This record gives sequence, C-alpha cells and structure tokens, in this order.
Amino acid sequence: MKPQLQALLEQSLQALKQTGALNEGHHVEVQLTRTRDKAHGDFATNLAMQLAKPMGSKPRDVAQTLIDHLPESPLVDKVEIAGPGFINLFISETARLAVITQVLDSGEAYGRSHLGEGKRVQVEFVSANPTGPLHVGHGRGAAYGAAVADLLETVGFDVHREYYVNDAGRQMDILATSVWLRYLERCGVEFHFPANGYRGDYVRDIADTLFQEHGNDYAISAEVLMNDLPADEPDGGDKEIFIDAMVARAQEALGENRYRYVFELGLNSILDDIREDLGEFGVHYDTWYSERSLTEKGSVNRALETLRNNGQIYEKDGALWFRSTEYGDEKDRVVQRDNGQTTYFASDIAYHMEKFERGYDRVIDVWGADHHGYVPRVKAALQALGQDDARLDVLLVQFAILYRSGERVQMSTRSGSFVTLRELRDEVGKDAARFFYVMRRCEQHLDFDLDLAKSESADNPVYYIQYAHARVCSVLRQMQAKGLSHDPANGQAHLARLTEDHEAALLGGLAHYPELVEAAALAEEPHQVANYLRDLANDFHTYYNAHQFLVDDADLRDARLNLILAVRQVLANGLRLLGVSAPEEM
RNA sequence: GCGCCCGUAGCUCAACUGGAUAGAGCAUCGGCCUUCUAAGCCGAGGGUUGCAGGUUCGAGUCCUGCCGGGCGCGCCA
Repeated sequence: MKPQLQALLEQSLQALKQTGALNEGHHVEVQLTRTRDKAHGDFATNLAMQLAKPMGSKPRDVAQTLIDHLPESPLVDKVEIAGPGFINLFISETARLAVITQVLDSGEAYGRSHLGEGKRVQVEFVSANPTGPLHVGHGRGAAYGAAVADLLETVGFDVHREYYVNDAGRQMDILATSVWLRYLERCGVEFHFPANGYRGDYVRDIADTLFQEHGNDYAISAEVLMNDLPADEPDGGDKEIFIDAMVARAQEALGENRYRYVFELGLNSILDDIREDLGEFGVHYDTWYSERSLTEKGSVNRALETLRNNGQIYEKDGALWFRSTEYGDEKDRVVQRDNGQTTYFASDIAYHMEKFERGYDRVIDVWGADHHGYVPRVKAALQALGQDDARLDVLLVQFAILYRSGERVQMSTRSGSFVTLRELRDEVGKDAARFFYVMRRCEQHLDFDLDLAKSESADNPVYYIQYAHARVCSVLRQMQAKGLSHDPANGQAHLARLTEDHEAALLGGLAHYPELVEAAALAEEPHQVANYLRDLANDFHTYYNAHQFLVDDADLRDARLNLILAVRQVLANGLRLLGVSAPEEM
C-alpha cells in the first residue's frame, strides 16, 4: 500500500518539476507516514512543508499544487490539506479490504520484501568464550542477534550468521588446566584448587570424562604438581601469576600431545554444550569461526604485516603497537606482547580483515555493551587496512537484570553463582525468554521479570499474543463443532460487510505489517515487532469480545473468518521472526 | 578525570528516526460473566519528556552546557 502511494506522490512531484514550479535538480525524499489520528486520514506526508522553502511559497499553497498534480487512483478516496501543510490521504474501502486477500494469498511470505536487494550481510553474535556454559547475559545477545538476522533476511538481505569461537589464548589454557586439576582430584591427588581456575561443576564433568577414558594415565603426584610453584592468592601470592605457572606445569607434565588432548576435550565439550543450548533456543549459525584457525592459516601475521607495511606498527618496551590514535582511538594498542604472543586484539583485526575480504556488503557485530570501548580500535584497524569501516556496524546490547519476586537476582561470574541460559529456558520456557529479551531497545537496560515471564495471564505479553493466535484456531474448532464450514471465496466476495470499527483497526494493523518489518529491519530493532504484535493481539481480543464471528449470516461469517485468519497469519509470521512459537491451543 | 550509553505517567517501556493533541502495559479507581476460552473486556484519573539555553514552519527526537544513573578506560579475553 505505502509504496504505491509513495509512487503517486513521486509522480506529482515530477509533474511539478516539468511545469517548472520546482527546480529540476532539486531532490527531496517523499516521507509518508501512517497517521496517529484517524481524523488525519490513513497516511500523511510533509512533502509540501519540505518544498515550501525551495519553491518560495507557502506550505499550504504547495500542498494544493501537489494535490492538483496527483494522478487519479482507485487507492485514494480523498485528499486533504491540514495543519501547517500536511497532505492527508484517505484510503478507499477496496484498497483497505484488499489486504486480507494479500495476507491469505501470501501466507508465510506476507511481510517479506526485496528491500535488501540480495546484499550480503554477516551477523556475528554471542561469540562467548567457550570456557563455560552460556549465562543469561549471553541470552540477550543470542535472542537479539537472531532476531536482527531474521529481520534482515525477511526484507531481502542474504544473511550469514556466525559465531566467533575464542578457542585460543590464555583463558582456554586456564580452562584446560582446570579440567586437568579436577581430574587429578578425581585420581585422589590432594592440593588446593587455584583461586583463578574455573570452578563450575561442568569442569568436573569434563574431568570425569577424561578419567573414564584414561584412568590414572594423566595423573602426577601432588609433590610434582606443586614443586617450585609460586604462592596462590590465599597464601599471600598473586592468583594471576600462580595460574600461569600452573598452566605451564600442566603443559610440561602432560607433554604436547596429551595437553592438547585435554585442551580439545574441554573446548569441544563446552562448545557442544553451547551449540545444543543455542539450538534449543532456536538460534542457529551458518559458521562457527575458529580464532585459532586465523593464526594457523597466517591471517594474524598477514594483518599485522599489512599494518606494518602501511607504517602503522611500531615497537616500544619490547612490544608491537598499532597506531590506532591516528584513526581516532584514545591510545595506541598493543598487538604483540613482549613475550612474543599476539594479543586478542590482533586476532580481532585479522578476523575483521577476513570478514571484509569475504566480500560482505555489510558486517554486523553484536557485542555486550561492556565492550563498547573496543569499537574505536576495531574501526581504526579497518581503516588502517584500507577498508571502509562504515560497512561495519557494532550493535551494543545492554545487560539484562533478572527479577524474581520483585528482588534483583544477584549474579557473579567468578564465584560461579550466575544463572545459565539453560536454567532460564527451563524456568520460563523458550518462547517467553526469546520474547522478553527483545522487548526493549538493545541499548536499553532490560529488566527481566521472571515471574511475569512464567505467568499464564494476559499481563504476560507472550501469552497474550500467543493466545490471540490460539483463539483464532479455537474459533475454527468451534465452527466445526457447530457443524459450520468456511467458504473463503464467499468471504472474499463479501469483505465489504466488514464495517465495524474493530474491523477497520485490524485491517489497518494488517496493512501496516510489511512497513513495520522493513522499519524494524533497517533500524535493527526487533522490539518494534514485539510491540506491534502486542497491539495487533490487543485489537484482535477487543474485536473478539465485541463481536460474534460465527454468526448465522453466512456472508458476514465467511468475511469475518477471512479477516481473523489473516490476523492469525500475521501473528504467526511476526512471532516466527522473534523465534516464538504460535500454538494452536493453550 | 576522560569516553560511550541512558534519563519520558507511581513502575516497566513506546513514540514510524524532525511532524499534528507524547502513547501502551502494569499499578490505582469505576463498571462488565446464561455468550466462539473472564487466561478476557469497557471506561477514568495520571506528564514542565532530568534542568537551562540554542537550531526552524515544527524538538521527547538535532547542537551546547549542567545534574543524575550505568558501562568502559590492561602487554586480560
């Protein structure tokens, strides 16, 4: 609907240019919006106000000229000038009713478009370190990233979903060492577990697997284990120094192959868990991209080499630094430590270089908001590599704060007292979790009310929306129980019987859906879909309560059934976008 | 201290990215069950959009300065 109307206004604009009233070269975007107030018609444009200055006349006069040149169209009933110079368009009844047929004919495809022109977009999200299970913080990134990816796909982008696996680096060594130490405990070796080791139960589970596979083969005595190690934190030492020494001890005691085996066991166990967790959350990826592979195929060195050749690398205090300040960063950043190891940032440079080399038109990173300080340096690196950093969009997701019985649920990652995504799913279910996570704008802190998410009441927006869908199904069941049937063709022939205000509201809502999906996709704001669905569900419930659908008059009945089937379809399409199921009964 | 994000109804949030009289849901108050699901509906009250300037036909939205909250500021990942 909206594109056709926009085209009409474009034609009027062209006519103005031909008459010379408007300069031929003057470019103006036709902004057409749905009105809030029905007295202002269905759509309004501010075109006349935009043109008043360049045309040197009053907005309302410009509006009249535009209307004079507006082509006749069966879509439009009436055009009015209002307020300071708005042009209000009133849609014809036929055009208004046509949406039902469009929805029913298009089915699942209603709301899809070719706006993206098949442009390739990569969306990288979650990318949590595989050092433990996902927690509720990751859940928001997962739900949000998945919804953004689905939205972009729906409007015609070629979307590639990717998870960046941090399978290299110190944290992974600490994990492998933690697994091995738990394994030693299992073998009966007695010692104090490092203050900075990973303490979660899942580490013990992996250690048990190691024990089942290899018995005592990987064990050493406590004396050998602790020989010459520095003091750990509880003994007045430094926990960081201690854990590094412990990692070195594990590597020397196990030797390369066996250390690698433990390392892989830990990595794969956790990665499998994350994959399963996200899969059950309805979040799927095209690629799980290994950080280690970047080093192995020489991409990290190649990226650093390129930067060096561009004169953007220098040496200081034994380390290699990237001149990110040349590109607006606050300070220069180390890419290679004095011990020869490249930093996490170096991998990130290489990773983003590869993303761009893979030829995406757009690259989207979904990060936790606590990483916002890294945006300038990554963009700086891309610029220094000669890439257009505007192609990279970093979306920052704020924290989710859980509330139970009105109390904030306290969480601490290190002590292991955090709520996992899996626990959250078990408690409130996939649908509620997916929906609640994307209810708010991503840069907004999210208060996640567990009690509300669990409640089977209309206060819970997920239930409210799902119930609207189920209710349509219920009406169809009632229809059969009453021995009635539905004739869609007859309904279509009598759509003009839909004259109630409630019906008009629903028609408007249905027609709005494709525009909403486009807006939500372009703004990367799935919460718009969530709000829309609640409104549509509300309009439906209101309608349901005000009018009987299964009336005796077959023409009216068929028409109403067509309408509510269209509503059901749009509810289902919207819910699917958010990864929420559309149940047939509740 | 510096940087980024956020301040909208009692609470949680919207506001089609600069449009017309700032809207929903909770909560509060008043009504509604012999009906396709009351797991619901109808109605009412509630606002100096943190404060002060500025930009223009027009500002919750843009710019500046304050005030308050969150996050970040490692040769960690």
